[in-house]
Amino acid sequence: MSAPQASHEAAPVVSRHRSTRQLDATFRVLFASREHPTAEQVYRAVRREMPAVSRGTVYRNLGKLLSTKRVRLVHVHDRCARYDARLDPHDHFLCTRCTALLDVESRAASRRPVDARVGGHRVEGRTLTYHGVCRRCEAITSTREGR
Amino acid sequence: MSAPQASHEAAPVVSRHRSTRQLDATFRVLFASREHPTAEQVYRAVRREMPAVSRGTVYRNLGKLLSTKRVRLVHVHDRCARYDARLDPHDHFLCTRCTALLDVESRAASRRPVDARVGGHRVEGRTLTYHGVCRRCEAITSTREGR
DNA sequence: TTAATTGCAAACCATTTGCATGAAG
DNA sequence: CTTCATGCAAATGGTTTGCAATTAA
Repeated sequence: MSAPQASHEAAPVVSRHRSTRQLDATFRVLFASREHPTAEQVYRAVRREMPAVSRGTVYRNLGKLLSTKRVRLVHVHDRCARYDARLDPHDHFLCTRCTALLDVESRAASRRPVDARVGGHRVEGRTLTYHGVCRRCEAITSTREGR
Repeated sequence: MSAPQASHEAAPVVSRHRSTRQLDATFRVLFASREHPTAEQVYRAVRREMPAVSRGTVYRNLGKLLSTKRVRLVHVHDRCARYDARLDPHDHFLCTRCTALLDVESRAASRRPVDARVGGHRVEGRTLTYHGVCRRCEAITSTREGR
């Protein structure tokens, strides 16, 4: 518990992460994507430029990116986690037709100071996910007329 | 697609669910709980009054309760699904300290007609989960002074 | 009677982990 | 050099599923 402010090098409290090709590639893939890919999708993308990479490595690196807050998780009513490199406050829209997960801006009404309280509890953040039919699916429906 | 309004019995489009002791018990457990139990917790509770029940049956019955809209899912940044028999519109608060998942009322500002649009997409519903420190954990912290 | 439901166990699938080798600092 | 990261493969853990025996309707 006592931080060693020792004489020589002073071992870092948290272990330093090394920069590796695999970690960089994993972040780059996520940063380039706007589709909130699953771990498997990230793995496939990384593998395209680095065929020998393993799933375990991608999972471990996703964990590192999460713990260093370089990416975040988005959970939907799905089995697997999705990752998001966009860190500014925004909400999500899940299309129940095509299952796409889209970014939407937070509306002023739903944005609120982080120190607000709800039900007497101190709020540090919130997750807001809408669901319904995205405009693309809706356009397809109205074009086809019946359904 | 065409509903058979046939002569004799007319096979039902959706299969009729039978009422069984296991299904009833599963719903009763959920309806009595305010703690958003996981499937495993529901299974344990059902097993207390029905020791021979199997996990598979509880999972299947949870699926039936979901598909008939008698209960709903609550997803948190967790590995396993939680179930909720409270169907009126409300939001959730996840305590990052004790991991309790608590009901909170929807605030007027965040409640909105279901036909609203966000980012051009038709909204049919939304999920809002706050996270932070619940008042109980906060009370404990301030009591202990330095934590 | 007869189709849905159950208990059991094996299968599934996303994710995690142990370990020997390899690379970063 | 020393420590952390990787690839591989096996292990985990929540959930699903196939099947023969039951049970509700």
